[in-house]
Amino acid sequence: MTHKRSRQRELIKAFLMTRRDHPTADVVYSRVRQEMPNISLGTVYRNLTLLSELGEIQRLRLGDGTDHFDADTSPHNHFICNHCKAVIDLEMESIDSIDKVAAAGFQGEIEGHVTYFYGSCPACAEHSQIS
Amino acid sequence: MTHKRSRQRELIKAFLMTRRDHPTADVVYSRVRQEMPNISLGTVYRNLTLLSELGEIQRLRLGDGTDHFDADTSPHNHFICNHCKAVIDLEMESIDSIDKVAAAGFQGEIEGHVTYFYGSCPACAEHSQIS
DNA sequence: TCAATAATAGTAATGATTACTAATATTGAT
DNA sequence: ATCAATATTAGTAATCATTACTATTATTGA
Repeated sequence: MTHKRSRQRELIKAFLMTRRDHPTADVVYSRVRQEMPNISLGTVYRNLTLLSELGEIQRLRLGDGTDHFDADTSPHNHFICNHCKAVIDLEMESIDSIDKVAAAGFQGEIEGHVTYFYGSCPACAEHSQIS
Repeated sequence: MTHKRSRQRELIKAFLMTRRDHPTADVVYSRVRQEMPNISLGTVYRNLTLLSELGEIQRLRLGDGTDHFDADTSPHNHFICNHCKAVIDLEMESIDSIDKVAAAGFQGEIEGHVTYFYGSCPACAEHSQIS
């Protein structure tokens, strides 16, 4: 099942690469529609799924009911602001060693983990401060 | 907004306390219905939400599209089998120190994290083995 | 026993996502 | 360039988990 190119898929990928804020499918749709007014929402979903299966983008299941997408496929961790719900990349040293901690005493096999950090983002932390 | 008792809520809580497998709302519903045949699905959802807000149970958002529930509110980590999708409690030493790793160099405030481990559960790892 | 009101059953509505289908676009070969 | 094969699309309908709505019922403290 080889795949053909499509203007739609390339536009979606290109748009996602300009963003650092991990948009949802709906945000991708409304923004990409400015360039291609009758692209359909189904096309956006299908291509986001395909691109993430191909490993060209990353799907983030934050547990907030809507998936987010990230064109940065390099391994990195994410932070979600409890207040404004912003999703932010974290630059931090690897915590992959927690897999070994989990594996100790576990009969099955640990193959990986998903971690999200929560708290107040820089902007929200600033605003809540007594200055 | 004080709350009154209800047979339904107590039944839901009691059922959940007998389980170690982190059932979904639907599973709770179908099982609890054996004891109380005309309980409604909405009642199950409402009470699972209320109980987790009260801190009596824990809601697990595994990112698989359906929330799971756990009557064990003590801090512990979870493992999801990539094959059979079973959700299993992990007995492991604390990894809460990863919050400090994330906080280093981050301008906002890290208040906590959510982590899920993935891989092959004991049963599935066994079956896939060349014996 | 009673009045106040929280909780329920049953059903409708919502929101994210997927499935379906006839029409269109892309591709490699003629 | 043309063509046939087929992947992809637009548009819409369907699905699935969850929440909202409302008239009725259950719980509670007086």
